[in-house]
Amino acid sequence: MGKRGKQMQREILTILRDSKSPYSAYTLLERLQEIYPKIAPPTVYRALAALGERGQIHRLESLNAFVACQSEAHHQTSVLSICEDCGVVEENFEPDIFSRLSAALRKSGFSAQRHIIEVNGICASCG
Amino acid sequence: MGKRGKQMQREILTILRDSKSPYSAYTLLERLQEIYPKIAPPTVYRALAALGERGQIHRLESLNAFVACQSEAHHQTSVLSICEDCGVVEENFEPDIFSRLSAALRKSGFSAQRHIIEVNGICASCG
DNA sequence: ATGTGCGATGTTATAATATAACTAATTCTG
DNA sequence: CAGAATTAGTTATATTATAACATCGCACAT
Repeated sequence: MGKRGKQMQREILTILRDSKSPYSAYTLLERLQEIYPKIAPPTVYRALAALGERGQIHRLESLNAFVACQSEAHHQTSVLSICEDCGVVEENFEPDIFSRLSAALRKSGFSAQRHIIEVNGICASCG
Repeated sequence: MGKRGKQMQREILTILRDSKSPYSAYTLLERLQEIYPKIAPPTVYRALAALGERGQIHRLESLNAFVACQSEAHHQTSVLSICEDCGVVEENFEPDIFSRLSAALRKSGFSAQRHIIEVNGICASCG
């Protein structure tokens, strides 16, 4: 990873951390273009891929969007709750659920590698 | 819903039921165009939306693709396991997991409405 | 039976998301 | 420094999804 790539990743992480709501890749692109007017989609997607591999961001599969990982410490898989009203995404650590899920699937011979858990609903402030 | 819409939905269900692996909307479109050469994306997306509302198909958010619901009693949310090797998707009924998940989130004041659980891994036959 | 109103379908165009393929720059190593 | 290897830039295009409007067809009141 070169200088430029790391810089992009830092910028993206800063943008995402300043927001509790997810950003799409193209909205990030627009934000980044305020500073680096000429960057193109692959730049953003490469940075997002690198951040994702290191667990510093989470991709919301149901929204095609990204949030910063809220747990500086763990970078572990988490349950993402999405408020349908205000759009806020929270990270919930429920290791018990993941292990139960793996165990349940193992009974049918399935070996779990990556868990995606996203829950839509209404958050505490909106409810 | 008119005749044509129902017909499309039946065709799509037939295609999906004949396959254990997911189909993208555009792959379905190609298949349908073998019979109805002129149909356009909105036709497919409308049929998929109707089938989804009735719980007859599931959308795999992490793949942007669709599978037929495998259970007779529709509208049960399920855990979808996705084999990364052969692509087979299985539906697993784990009501306990969903209720635990809702309960866990309720503790932080979040009221769960829709659960998305997709698990990538290796299936029994491939493992 | 006829017009008319409304929901379903058809059609065109385009938006939004993502990646392939290639070129240029950089940096690593001997 | 030369050459190899990795990273970043660029262009183009693939893939997924929906907006917007036209048209059809049927239920229903007249």
